[in-house]
Amino acid sequence: MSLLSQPEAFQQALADWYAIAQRPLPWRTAPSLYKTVVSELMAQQTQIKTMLPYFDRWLKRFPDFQALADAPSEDVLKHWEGLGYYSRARNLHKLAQEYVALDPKPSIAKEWQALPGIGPYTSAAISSIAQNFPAAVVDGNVVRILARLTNDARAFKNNGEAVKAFTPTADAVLNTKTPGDHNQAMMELGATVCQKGNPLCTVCPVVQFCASAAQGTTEGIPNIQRKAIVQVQIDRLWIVHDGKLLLHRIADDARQLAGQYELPATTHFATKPKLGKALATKSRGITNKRIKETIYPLKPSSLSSQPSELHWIALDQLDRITLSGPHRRWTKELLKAHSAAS
DNA sequence: AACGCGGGGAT
DNA sequence: ATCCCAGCGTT
Repeated sequence: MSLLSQPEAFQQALADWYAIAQRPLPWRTAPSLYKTVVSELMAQQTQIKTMLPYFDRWLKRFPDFQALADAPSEDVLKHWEGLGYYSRARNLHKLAQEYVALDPKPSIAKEWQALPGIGPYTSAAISSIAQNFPAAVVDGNVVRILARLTNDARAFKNNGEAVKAFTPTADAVLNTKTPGDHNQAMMELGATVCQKGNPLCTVCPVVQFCASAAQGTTEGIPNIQRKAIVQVQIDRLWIVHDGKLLLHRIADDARQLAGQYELPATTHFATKPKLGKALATKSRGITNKRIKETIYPLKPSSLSSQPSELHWIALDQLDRITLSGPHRRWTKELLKAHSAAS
C-alpha cells in the first residue's frame, strides 16, 4: 500500500480510526466557529492538555465574539496569564473586534488569514474545521507523520523549512470531502500515536502506508536542526514591607511580557543592592534560553533609590495584576513560607 | 530567511 | 537537561 498512489485508502483508514479514537475535547462536543477560533489560537505552540483549563475559563468569561470584542484588554490579558506568547491574546482580542464588524464574514482560508494572529496553519484549521473548506493544515504533527510515511530522512534547518517541504504532500493526501475531520485526525494521530519518541507503530491505523515503519527508521524522522541553548543568570529581589510587595512592571511597549509584573531584578536599581543569603533558586527553560533565577531577600530600608517602574503591590491585591507565569507561582510559594515564618 | 516570543509536558 | 508543542509577526 502506498500513500500517494492510494490516497483514498489512506484517508479511509485514518477516518475510521479517528471516529473511534479521538479525544473528547471541549470544542468537539458542541462545536461552534467561535470555539474553533479560540481553541486554534490557544493551541499555537501549546500542547492541548496545557490549554484545556484556560479554554474553559475563557469560554465562561468570553462566551462569544461579541463578549470578547467588548471586554477590556486587561481582562483579556489576565485570562491568558500563564499561557505564554501573550501576543496571541492581544491578537485574538483584535480579531474579535474586527470579526464582529466584518460583513461579509470570512468563509475561505485566505480571508481568515487577513485577521490578526491567523497565519497559514490557523486559517486552514479554522476554515476546514468550522466551514468545511478544503485546506490542509501543516503543523508539527503533520510534518512528522508525512516525513515518516514517506521515509524522508532529509535534514531540515528549522521547522519552517520542514513545513514548506511537506505542504504539497499534505495537500495531496487531504480528504476534500471531510477536510476538518481529516486535518484533526492527522494531528490527533501525531499527538497520540505517531509521537516523536516511542511511536506506537503496532497500533497505528496507517502503518501499512508507512515507508519508515517498513524500513525501521521511524524514530529518527523527521530530522530537524535545533538552535543552541543560551544560559542566562538573573538575580532577583524579594522585598516585603507593610503588607506590600515590590514588583517591577514591564513596559507596555516591551517586546517581551509587555505590561506584566515580575519580581524586581538587581539590574532595575541604579546601584546593585548588597545581597545576603539566597531565599530560593529557580531554573526554567524558555524557547532557546536556560534561565537560572536566584531570589534574595532584602530590607526596604537598604534601598538607595526606587526607580519609577517599580511598584508596591498590596499582598491581598496580587490576584488583580498580571504576573508572568513562573513569577506568579514563585510569589505564591514565597508568600506561604513568609506567612508561615511570621 | 531568520529571529523572538512563554511556559510546560514528556522523557 | 532537553526537545517540542494544532505558529505568527517582524526584521
